[in-house]
Amino acid sequence: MNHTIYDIAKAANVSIATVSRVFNESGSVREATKKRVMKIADEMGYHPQVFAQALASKRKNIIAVVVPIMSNYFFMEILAGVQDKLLETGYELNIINIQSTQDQFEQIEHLIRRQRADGYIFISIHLPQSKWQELDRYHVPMSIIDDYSPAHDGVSVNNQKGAYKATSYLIEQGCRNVAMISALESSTPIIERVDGYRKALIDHGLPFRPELIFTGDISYRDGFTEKGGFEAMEKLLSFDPQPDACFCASDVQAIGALKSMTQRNCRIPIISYDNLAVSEYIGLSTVRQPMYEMGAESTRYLLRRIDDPDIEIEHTTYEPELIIRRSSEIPGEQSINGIGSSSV
Amino acid sequence: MNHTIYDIAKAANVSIATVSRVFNESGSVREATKKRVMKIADEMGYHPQVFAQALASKRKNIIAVVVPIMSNYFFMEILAGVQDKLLETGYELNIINIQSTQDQFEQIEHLIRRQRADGYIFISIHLPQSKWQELDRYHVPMSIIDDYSPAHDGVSVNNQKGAYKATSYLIEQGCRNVAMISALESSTPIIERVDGYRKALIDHGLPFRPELIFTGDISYRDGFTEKGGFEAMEKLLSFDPQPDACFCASDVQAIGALKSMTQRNCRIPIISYDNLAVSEYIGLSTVRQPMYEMGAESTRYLLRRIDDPDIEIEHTTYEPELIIRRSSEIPGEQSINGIGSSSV
DNA sequence: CTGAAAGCGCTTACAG
DNA sequence: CTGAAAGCGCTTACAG
Repeated sequence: MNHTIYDIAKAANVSIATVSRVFNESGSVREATKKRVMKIADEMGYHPQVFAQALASKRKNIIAVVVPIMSNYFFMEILAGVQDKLLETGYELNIINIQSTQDQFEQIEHLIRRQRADGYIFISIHLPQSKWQELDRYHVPMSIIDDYSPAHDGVSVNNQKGAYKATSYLIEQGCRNVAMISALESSTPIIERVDGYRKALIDHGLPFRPELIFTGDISYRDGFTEKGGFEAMEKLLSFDPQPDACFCASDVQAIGALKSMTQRNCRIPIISYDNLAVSEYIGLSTVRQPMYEMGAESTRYLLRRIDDPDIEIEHTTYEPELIIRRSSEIPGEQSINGIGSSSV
Repeated sequence: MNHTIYDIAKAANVSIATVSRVFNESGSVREATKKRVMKIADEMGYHPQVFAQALASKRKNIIAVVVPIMSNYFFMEILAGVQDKLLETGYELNIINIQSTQDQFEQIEHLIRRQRADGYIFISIHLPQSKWQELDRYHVPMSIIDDYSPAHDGVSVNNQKGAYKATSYLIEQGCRNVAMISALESSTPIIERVDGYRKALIDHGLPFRPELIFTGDISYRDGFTEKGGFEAMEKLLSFDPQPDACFCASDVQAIGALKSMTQRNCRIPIISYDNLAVSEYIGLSTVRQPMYEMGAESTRYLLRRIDDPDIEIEHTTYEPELIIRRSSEIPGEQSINGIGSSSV
């Protein structure tokens, strides 16, 4: 049904070695022979099978990007950076999704053992350093985005600092009772952002009060959802005394939080995290991470390591950037347009 | 460096056939032998290589989902449906991204020839029927989402109808001068949605006026962006006489459009398309497509076809659903909260 | 420039 | 229950 290299060889009256050579542009093949082989291959709809090629040549020409969940802007932006970088090379991109519910380490180990790719980029996979270390025994090129392992190339953003900047901005505007909207406590970004939030309070001589950290439903996507933010803001606004500002762990959550405020027809300054495309359009103050660059840079690291496994390890830590828009203004001086309240 | 089946066989004092059997749970192996092999394999960090397995067994255990671009909610939701369905099976999911700038047919053909997967799901790849037909010569199981080929299984939504419903709703509210915000004219969803828009006008005895179709920048993602919608709405609002309602080709565009209205402090009813998660929170009236179900159903079709290549072809066309929220209200009776205007 | 042959790491009838 | 051996479709020294 499907033709193999033998069929082409026979039809072109050459050996399979020659057919292989014309497809790999390796070794020299007489121009006439090359043309004949190509013509026949084309007619027969032939192309070498990846699997056979990979087995024989020990090269797969595949880079795998491993992500915990999809449907997240953060990954999408990073992926764009990875893709563009890979376009310059002969590598194909494979996106592999691992379940966040099961043991992630085991899933990764399994992946690597099956040897599906020449190199791996891990996005937002949070493993203890000892576990990353353990993967080293497979001697496979890898690059880590948004987590840290001293033994591997990687890029990340200083989460603590982003939270610190946002919280400080609110305090310096005069707010004295700054709350936080959080998500799953044990998730790495939350740990670091809570840390930055706390540090900002303390550095400004304000008390850190854990009861001012609010959370909504965290069963879905660790709480990084509109619903999670909505519910958290509901609690926050009912708290007595009512907080006078809010640092929110993500833009999606902030969208939910804004709805809660609009419904209650009240308004406190809020700054969130991520700078989604939509945030600019709804006037959300936020912390930006250079996602595209992170994708591109980590890919550069990976390609370099595939070329030379012994090159020195590199890390980049990017600076988060505070982007101030409408949502962080102190209400009062002018009419504030809430985010459109829904009739739902 | 990496162990093979031979290493395990030797260490366990069995033949490679036996090792293969314990990993495939095929054939019967004495419990004691099985345990011994597993223990050794585990110690040596061994797992069969996919490529070698695929070559020898002719099965890859991989389903490939082919998408034109990432970073799009539509794909993400569909993917969730595909994933959940695949979880019940032994298949792994591979996401393959093809460039929308180059010839998509060629890229797909190349993919299939390389035989990377047991089956393919194509999302929003718009090819003429003759081209889909042509792919048939490879006899590879495939399922098409959001496009139609009589020769293949697939699911899609009636785009024309969605646009028709939205436009009709606006007209029936009393609007007489309904404009449309569009994107790349030649893209399939736009063609169909413009069609539904036109049909609704005509069925209600209103003239179809092409000059009332507005477009912003279409260089990026065919214009399905906040920026595209913003620019289109700017033009729309400057048009004389000003349209009194708007059907918008997508939610992302509507977000940009809302910003334009807020900035100009004016308001016309608007209904868009997609029902993004964010839309509920900003009160956007929209047309919903059952994306998750589409992913799940098309996967079911594909798995069925892999099992039995000769089973009869199936298609499902889903009904779009109109979801009415705040944005489609006729302004006037009550204070309308605009979408938060940005200070940017 | 081209071919014969070994080998990549598995699976799978076929025997026993 | 287990092994010897052929074969999957390629690549790649090695010769010529």
